[in-house]
Amino acid sequence: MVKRVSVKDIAREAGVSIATVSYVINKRTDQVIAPQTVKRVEEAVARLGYVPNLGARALASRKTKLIGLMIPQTEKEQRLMFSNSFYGEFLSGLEYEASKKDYSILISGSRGQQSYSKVAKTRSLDGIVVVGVDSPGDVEDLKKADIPVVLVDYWGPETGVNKVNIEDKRGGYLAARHFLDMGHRKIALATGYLKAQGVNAQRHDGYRQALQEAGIEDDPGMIFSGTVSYEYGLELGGIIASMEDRPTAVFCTADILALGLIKGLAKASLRVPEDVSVIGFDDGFLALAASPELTSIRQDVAKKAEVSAQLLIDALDDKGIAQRSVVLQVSLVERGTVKRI
Amino acid sequence: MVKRVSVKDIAREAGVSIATVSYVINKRTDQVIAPQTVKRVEEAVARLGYVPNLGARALASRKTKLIGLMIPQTEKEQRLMFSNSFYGEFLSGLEYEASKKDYSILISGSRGQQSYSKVAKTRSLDGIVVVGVDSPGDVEDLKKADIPVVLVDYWGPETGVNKVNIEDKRGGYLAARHFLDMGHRKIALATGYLKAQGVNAQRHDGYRQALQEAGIEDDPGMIFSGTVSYEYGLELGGIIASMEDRPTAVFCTADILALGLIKGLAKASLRVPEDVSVIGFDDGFLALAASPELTSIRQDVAKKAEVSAQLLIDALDDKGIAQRSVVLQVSLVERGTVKRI
DNA sequence: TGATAATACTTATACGTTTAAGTGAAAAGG
DNA sequence: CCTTTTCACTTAAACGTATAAGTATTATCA
Repeated sequence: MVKRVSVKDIAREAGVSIATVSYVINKRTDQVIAPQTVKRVEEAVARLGYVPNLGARALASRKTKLIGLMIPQTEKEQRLMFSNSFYGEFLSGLEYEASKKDYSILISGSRGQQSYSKVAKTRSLDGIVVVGVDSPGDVEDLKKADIPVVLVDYWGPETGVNKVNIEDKRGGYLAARHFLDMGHRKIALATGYLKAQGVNAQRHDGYRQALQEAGIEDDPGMIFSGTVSYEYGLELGGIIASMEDRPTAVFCTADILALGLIKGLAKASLRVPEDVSVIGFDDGFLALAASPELTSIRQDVAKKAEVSAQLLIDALDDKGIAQRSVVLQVSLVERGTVKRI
Repeated sequence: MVKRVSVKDIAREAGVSIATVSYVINKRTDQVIAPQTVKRVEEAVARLGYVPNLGARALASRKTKLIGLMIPQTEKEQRLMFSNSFYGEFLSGLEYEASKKDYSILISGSRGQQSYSKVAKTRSLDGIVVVGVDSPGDVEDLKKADIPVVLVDYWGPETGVNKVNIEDKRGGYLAARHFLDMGHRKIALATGYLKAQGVNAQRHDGYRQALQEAGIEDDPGMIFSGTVSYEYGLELGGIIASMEDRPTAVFCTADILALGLIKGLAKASLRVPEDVSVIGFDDGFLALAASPELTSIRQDVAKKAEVSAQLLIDALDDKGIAQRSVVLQVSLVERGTVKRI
């Protein structure tokens, strides 16, 4: 291991004290340092190739410039988490925005017992963003530990916490409404698990509201809930194809589900949109990759990530800031998977 | 901010010195501590809710239990990096494997001037994995800085560095060979940029070798090189469709390129595989999502990530270990996008 | 029984940084 | 000319942990 060069070395090289070095490095405006001293220090830094040790800085200043990204998943889903391109896109946007302000992202799969607040403490994270909170208890835990946090895709009632959401309910409403406008009456819902405070429950609510407004009664036989995966969509395609009283339209709460569904239907010789109409959710590149191209509810994942980073960093910079809640818009993008009947 | 509880607090609570606390917490077998003392300390830890501060531990022990994942991208591609599900899957696998040994993953987009070794030093990373090295200079930089590293998807000649690759060349060979076996003679290549030490150059080599063995001479007009993206594939579809002497088969060095290509061809009313045969690379879920399902060269991304983590962690645990180079197998998975002619 | 070894700790220093408080010299003010 | 400011630093403590070296007590052995 090559010897690290520290402030001490710079101090010796420049002939000043380590405090002066620290002041120069941090460009502290409240300290006055002679220009030639600044120059001497800067030259020493360049000559020795000094880079500050953020770990040590964190110890002294209690700021690590580290943001944790927590994505609660079951052990089984764990390995797949970032395969879902939504998470990848979110992470990418988060890293991009955070790095502008010199923050780095630490990934944590929240394995087993590791509570968010525990990870945050051990790693001395400045703040964390949690996408898709598991249980409200976790939120309490976080608030109690007094860790700056932004909750993404969580619809719990808690106040005093930053939240970033999209109009999930409206998305569900728009999808169902579109089907209705196109003459459909038997409209199924394919979704991930309907956790009480989760996005799927909201989308489900919107869907149901539209149906109710159209005088259609609830039909539990039209609700299919499982994992948000291509495989589950595929499975559902088979199931729906073999129903005696088959829906003419299916609203999928994720594009990836829709892709699987379309494939599953195709395997059972049902064509989209001729036999079954489909609407997805997310409108990522998957929607374009599908054939025919997928009609979908668009959300701006990059924006979601950007806003999440900003809310968190604002909270870190200025501790007194009010906790905010941002809800981003969604819209229906019409493509080729819905047929008028 | 709630006051942190430190070893000092535990020491006071348990009535021992901080050294003893440290020994108990780290379960050091070379130190002998009375069972009842261990118990007292452990109870104090539980009572006060102590969690170790890894940052401070890092300062003292010079081990952060942090692994950096660096993915060199241009500024423009930056925001998209994890949208490519390959990276997401890799990250996911890496985190999964690393977390088993209590390592966390820090994401770094390697923005601009930040050299790998600089990031590694500032964040005191124990080691880093770089996927798709930019320039050989970076490798030198890393070796000079003496930072444990594993290079993924890099075919440079350097020794003394851990490397993880797949049989890229063989993949290219298999694809072209399959086309040839199916009677094709005009076989195009759609690929990312052909960086000298990159995977695409290897795949290109394999492709060329197969053609040469079949007595087909090099035709630069059959090589299309751009970004690895759906959009570029789409664009290529249009270009290829309008060629006067159109290829009957296209080998795409990524599934996502193939999806775009298929869509682009479809827009020009060319069908796959009737008019043009296509083979992809990766064989992720995209290959299944395509219709018809994509014939593709399969690589095991999760395995790649797992092996990368293991090589790195082995190197960290046991500094004397020889640097290894692992090459994982690929195989051709036949589906529906290649037609015999 | 005295020397040696094993046990069960504690003391003290180090890791690399930040920062409040202190210091001496020069400049400004009366 | 003496006092007060301002300037340009330096000293020293602190952050939370690990660990080499030291110390007292008890057990072992010849």
